[in-house]
Amino acid sequence: MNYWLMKSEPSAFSIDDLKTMTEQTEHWDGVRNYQARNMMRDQMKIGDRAFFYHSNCPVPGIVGLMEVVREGYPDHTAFDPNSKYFDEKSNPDKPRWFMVDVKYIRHTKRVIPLDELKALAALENLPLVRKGNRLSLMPVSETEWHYILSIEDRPVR
DNA sequence: GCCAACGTTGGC
DNA sequence: GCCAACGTTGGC
Repeated sequence: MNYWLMKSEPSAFSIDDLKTMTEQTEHWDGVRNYQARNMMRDQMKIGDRAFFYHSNCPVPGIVGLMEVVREGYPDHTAFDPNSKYFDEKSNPDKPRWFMVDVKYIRHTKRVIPLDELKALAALENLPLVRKGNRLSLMPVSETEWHYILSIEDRPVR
């Protein structure tokens, strides 16, 4: 099983939004970065787990857990001229962008804020806390995954 | 293939 | 709202 971290701006789509979707499942559309695209197209597998991360908000951080329930398939929002994610260079015959479907598992017991994650030596290799990294989707090692879950109950500072 | 200009991300 | 960092575009 692989582990991931997926960012979303809560003003656009939040963990609470995911929880209220039909079957608590939604497609993760709008990713327009090739590195992230490749991960969704090639590497994310059914059953993989992912952290839901809120970005660009008062307290950026990890807010919940999700499960991958559908593997990479074309992001149809790229085909829709009325979508803000429209990309004229993508079409159904030769899709440029891909997405996966994710299902809500649960909220974390508290928001695990970015500034706390940054302070933890055990997470120094997590792309999220590395200077200049802007990936909206990134792999999390099994060790990092379990470590983060272990600090859910109490801040480690 | 280089690289300047531009657009985007996202913390602060 | 600012701006550092990075990715993409396109002229050459």
